Amino acid sequence: MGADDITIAERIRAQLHRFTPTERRAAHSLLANYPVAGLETVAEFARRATVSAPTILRFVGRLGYSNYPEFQRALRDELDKQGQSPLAKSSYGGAEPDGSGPNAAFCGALIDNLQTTFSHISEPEFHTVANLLGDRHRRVGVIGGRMSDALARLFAAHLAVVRPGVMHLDGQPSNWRDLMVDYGPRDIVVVFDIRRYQEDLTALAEIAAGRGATIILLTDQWLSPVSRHARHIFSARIEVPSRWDSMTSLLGIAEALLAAVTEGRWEEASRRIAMIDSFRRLP
Amino acid sequence: MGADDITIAERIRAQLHRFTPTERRAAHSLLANYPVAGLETVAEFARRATVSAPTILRFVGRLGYSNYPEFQRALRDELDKQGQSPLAKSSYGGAEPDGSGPNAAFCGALIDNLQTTFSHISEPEFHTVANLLGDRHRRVGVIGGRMSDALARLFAAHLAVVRPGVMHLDGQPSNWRDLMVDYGPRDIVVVFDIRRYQEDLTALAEIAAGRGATIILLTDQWLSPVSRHARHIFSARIEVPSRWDSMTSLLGIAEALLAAVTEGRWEEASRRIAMIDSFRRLP
DNA sequence: TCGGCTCTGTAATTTGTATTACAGGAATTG
DNA sequence: CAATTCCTGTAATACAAATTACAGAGCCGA
Repeated sequence: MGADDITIAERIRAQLHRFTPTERRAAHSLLANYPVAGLETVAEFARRATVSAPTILRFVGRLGYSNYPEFQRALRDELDKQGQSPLAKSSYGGAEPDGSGPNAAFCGALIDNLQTTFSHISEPEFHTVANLLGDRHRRVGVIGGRMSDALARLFAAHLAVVRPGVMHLDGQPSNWRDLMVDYGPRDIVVVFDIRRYQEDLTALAEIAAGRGATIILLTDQWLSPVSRHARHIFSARIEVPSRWDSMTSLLGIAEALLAAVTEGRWEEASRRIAMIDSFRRLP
Repeated sequence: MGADDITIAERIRAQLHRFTPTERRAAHSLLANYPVAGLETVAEFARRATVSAPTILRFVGRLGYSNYPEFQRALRDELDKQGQSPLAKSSYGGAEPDGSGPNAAFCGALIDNLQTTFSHISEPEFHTVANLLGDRHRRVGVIGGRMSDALARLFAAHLAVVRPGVMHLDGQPSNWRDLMVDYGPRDIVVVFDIRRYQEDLTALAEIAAGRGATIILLTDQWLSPVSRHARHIFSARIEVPSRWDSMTSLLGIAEALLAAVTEGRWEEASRRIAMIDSFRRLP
């Protein structure tokens, strides 16, 4: 909750010269074993620094905290914000979390997938797509396959909060096709399609592309046949030690896109969100 | 590293099944915000886990500590031993993919989340849940919140392929409640609920729990209020550099569960899949 | 060298915390 | 279905911690 992003340690280091000699001992002791010393009791902290308890209190007072618990709370907040759970996160070089159960392998695969997936993203294309999706004058239709349609729903639900004109295409395939009447050169169709590709979707994409709509495809590394008609393609790694394919990296891309779009038009988005919130309070 | 290489977190995870229900809530709360929760006062810890102070004390007692300060000291010792000053490290603890664009940061956050999330999973509990979900005699209802419902759908869709009796609860809240008539002690309700928790879901969980159903909750690190009624809880890290929360790690858990369930009953599952495939060819 | 000032620790006080006893209630077992 | 056991929270208690008042020690300038 710090107003500034500067850590307590850095603040101490910066003001070190303004402390009295014993207070400086306290400061050094704290910096030497950083968060821990400050999380002990005053007495223990004092003993560790070989100063008296009141000196510790004067030290934290000078740092701007009105009492010791407040200081400790600040330290804990920082510890919490910080990359989280330093205990859980071991060295981690490539992609193996600690432990070695079956879940560790699964997690490692997910991480590898994410890393590979993101490293293949073209930044310029990414931003082009983010801008397209942020353009409120373009209608956006979102659709997915049998399993990936859940991601399509999620994507559409978020995007619809940020901007108008977003629609998740569901129901019967004949239904989608009918909706394509409304789509033209200014409009966008986002398609999620991974392995065990569906002919439905390819057919839809063909129709939409024929009408001049821009198709954005999120697929796996082998590329759905929809790619034939897509203007922009994002491919994700989906292989994990499972009978099923993983959609986490695909979701990762979707979330990254949503983050970029939302950030890009936050002015308006925040107003929309506030309004939606106000609706909630009505019932 | 340390004298004993086993961390407190691991010990908790290993013994999770030996705790009473409320103690387990305390354990989950601690694991979800690992060292920090335990460094707060008993009262704060209790409030965070929504249990009473004595429950916290009984929890640490069962872990083998004779009093709370001793437990805290152990946590601090661990924190101290652990590669020193996690706060001093750059803001990125471990996992930066190459490159340094905004997407690299996003990807790094996703990876951190996944890693932390998986490291908090209790293997025994994981397998208990996998077995529960694999039991074809238990009905399974799956539901999610406004945004997380997409994951619920995805989960239900996969699970329904592997075994019978799976249902995604959608439509009006009144609709779900009506369905609860059919649920009893042998049945399971899987709830996805992350920040901006919905009262609907808590109400549903209460009803289901009242009827004796086993509730499995997939939530974020702050634990949805549904946790009050849940028998099994999985908490995921969801913070990313975005206006939205990330659901990738939650999806990761869901996929891991699906992998385990499917593997556990592959004999039958494969037959079902083959049959479903044969249906497709009919048109 | 002396007086004033700041710094520092000791000891008393106060505050807040952990702890424990107990009773109601849920779940379980025969 | 009843009796018992095990949980769980409330409230009172005991304890330990933070805080404050005060006095001596060291330091600087005069």
